[in-house]
Amino acid sequence: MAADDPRPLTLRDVSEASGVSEMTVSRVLRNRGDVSQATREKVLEAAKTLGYVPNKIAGALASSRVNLVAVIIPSLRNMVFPEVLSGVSAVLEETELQPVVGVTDYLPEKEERVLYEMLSWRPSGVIIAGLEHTDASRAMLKASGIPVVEIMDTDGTPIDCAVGISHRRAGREMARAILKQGYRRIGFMGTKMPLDHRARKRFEGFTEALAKEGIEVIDQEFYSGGSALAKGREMTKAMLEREPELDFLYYSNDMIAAGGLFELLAQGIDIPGQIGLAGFNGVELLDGLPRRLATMDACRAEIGRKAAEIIASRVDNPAVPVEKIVELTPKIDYGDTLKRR
Amino acid sequence: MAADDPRPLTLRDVSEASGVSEMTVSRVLRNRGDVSQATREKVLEAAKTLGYVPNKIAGALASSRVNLVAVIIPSLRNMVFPEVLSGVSAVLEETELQPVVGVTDYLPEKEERVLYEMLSWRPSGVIIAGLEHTDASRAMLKASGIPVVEIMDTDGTPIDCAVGISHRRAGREMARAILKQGYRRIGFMGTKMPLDHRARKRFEGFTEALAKEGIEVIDQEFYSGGSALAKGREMTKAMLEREPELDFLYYSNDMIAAGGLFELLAQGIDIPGQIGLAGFNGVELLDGLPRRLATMDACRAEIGRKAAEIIASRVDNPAVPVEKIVELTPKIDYGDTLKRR
DNA sequence: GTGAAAGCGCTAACAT
DNA sequence: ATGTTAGCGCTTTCAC
Repeated sequence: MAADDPRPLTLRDVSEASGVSEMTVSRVLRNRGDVSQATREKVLEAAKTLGYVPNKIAGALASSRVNLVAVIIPSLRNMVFPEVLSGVSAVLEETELQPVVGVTDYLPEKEERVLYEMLSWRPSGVIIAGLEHTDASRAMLKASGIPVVEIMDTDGTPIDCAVGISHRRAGREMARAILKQGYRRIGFMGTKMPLDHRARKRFEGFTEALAKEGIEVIDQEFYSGGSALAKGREMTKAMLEREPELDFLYYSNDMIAAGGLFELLAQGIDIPGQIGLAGFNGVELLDGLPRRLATMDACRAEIGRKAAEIIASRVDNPAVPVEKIVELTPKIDYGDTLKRR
Repeated sequence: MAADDPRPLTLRDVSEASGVSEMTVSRVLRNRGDVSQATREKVLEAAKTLGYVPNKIAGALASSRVNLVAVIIPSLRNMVFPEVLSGVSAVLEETELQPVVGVTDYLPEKEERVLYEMLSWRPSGVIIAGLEHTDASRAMLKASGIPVVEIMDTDGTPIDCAVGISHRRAGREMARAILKQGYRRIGFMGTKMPLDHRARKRFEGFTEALAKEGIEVIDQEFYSGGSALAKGREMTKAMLEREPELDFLYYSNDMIAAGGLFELLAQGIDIPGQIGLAGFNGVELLDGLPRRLATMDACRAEIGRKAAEIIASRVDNPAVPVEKIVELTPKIDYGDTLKRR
């Protein structure tokens, strides 16, 4: 413990120290209403020397305004989400609003708990990853009466509105690009699906577009846990042993794709001549790899920014009309591992 | 917006719907005091069908208890911090406490602002990265009267208590290990220092231990911004052009070290025979690299866990005595890039 | 086992 | 430009 006095300072303390009414002290501290320069200075002086920190709990209760935006994401260990957060923060920093992060570990029940906790603080808005939620979660969000933006995914029906990309379409487009380069014997590696709806949708779009050309994925493998880089490498090795004839490897994220890249390089395989590869996300982290991985930008920061803008505008004016779904369009980055010369 | 009714539900609504007094409803919802099974069920039923979510703002004001722990870190984009957070969350999940994250971007003034915001919510404790803070921040923390754990670093004087490693010592030990392997012409690459005290201390410890053996770093370079992997690669290339005689490269983090590794591999340099390298952190991310990088574990999750335990125990009982400084001891992981055969 | 009254620290609304 | 009053939605305390 650091202090002797167990009682935190209140407005009253500042009021007494400055000889100004509580109300006026409150006005000064919030920059609201007209206060004379002289009083303002007295108050600020007193607050500063006392070390007064306002009690937002009381303020929020009295004003029934809480300048918090709940941001609910599956994980912080996947760089995608911190990048979305950056976008959110960048926009909210221009406003009174503050993001508060909750992590669900991809578990629907945990999402429900986290959401309940967050809503009990009566935030001004919610930004939540994905369109899949428990019934209870959807009910809470609907009942909350605050703006809700579901992010990252647009393949589904939003509760309120959504900003993201279509992962099904992303999968389809990657499939088309791969076929166009003449690859035909394709393997897929990704995260275990039930947990990750967006990865699942990409895979579905991918296989669907292949099927349209009469092609099926030759081999597939799903992992969970562990270092993505190492897993990507292991899975690739195993898959090549099972299916030496593969000519393309599609990965559900860039990290495992990078692992695969290392394995192919170690085996001295010609990339992208003999085997091509592609990942997903466009994480800048990978800029310095020996080869530039083919990937697809998931528009992470942009999604965060747009979502925050929607919340901010609706907090200012709940009546503003908003598009139900804002679909951003990711582009394929061919890098050095997809385009055959 | 999702709902029609702009007024969120209150205890009174549940009270009326269930025909039980507000007080008893409150007791049921908090599992406090004796309530008959029959009443309890009535209340739970009513709360559920209404979709009542308690208002923690009001609850916190009335009880002057807030089960929030402020966790203040420089960034979420450096994997180190999400890993610390995992440790914190893991421990706090066993308690009533909840972590709330604030990000400072390594800026002391932003730290001050974030801290002020967080303290205004009257959290039960603070976990904050580093021992360097503005005077105002230190004053706020002292005046808060709540437990404060400064983490990641033990080279300095904590406000209340600290859990971390000595980065000076880490730097010294790496220097000794490098010298012991016979390396003598050493280069250093790292982040721009003023922003990152822990990297600075490692560098200081490093040069100090070299100096003791009459050795100086031959070349050094500092970067900021951009992809760490790419930067590591660029800096390494540039440094080798300036100083072809280098026989060891020490990096302030694993990400730039990995970039350096790629550059050395691309140049066909014998590692660790001709040139050795080492990074810092032990990020599991790097498990799948072509060579296992020498590094030093920063005990991230353990630091998070320990810090959370201290907060939790002090919230339960403010009187429990605590060590001022808990210093964990990182070990060198030699990998394949430091130990000459 | 249940209820009534008071008040947490602030701000909205209305004085002056 | 400043002060007064009431009350935000809960929990504490005390009564029954």
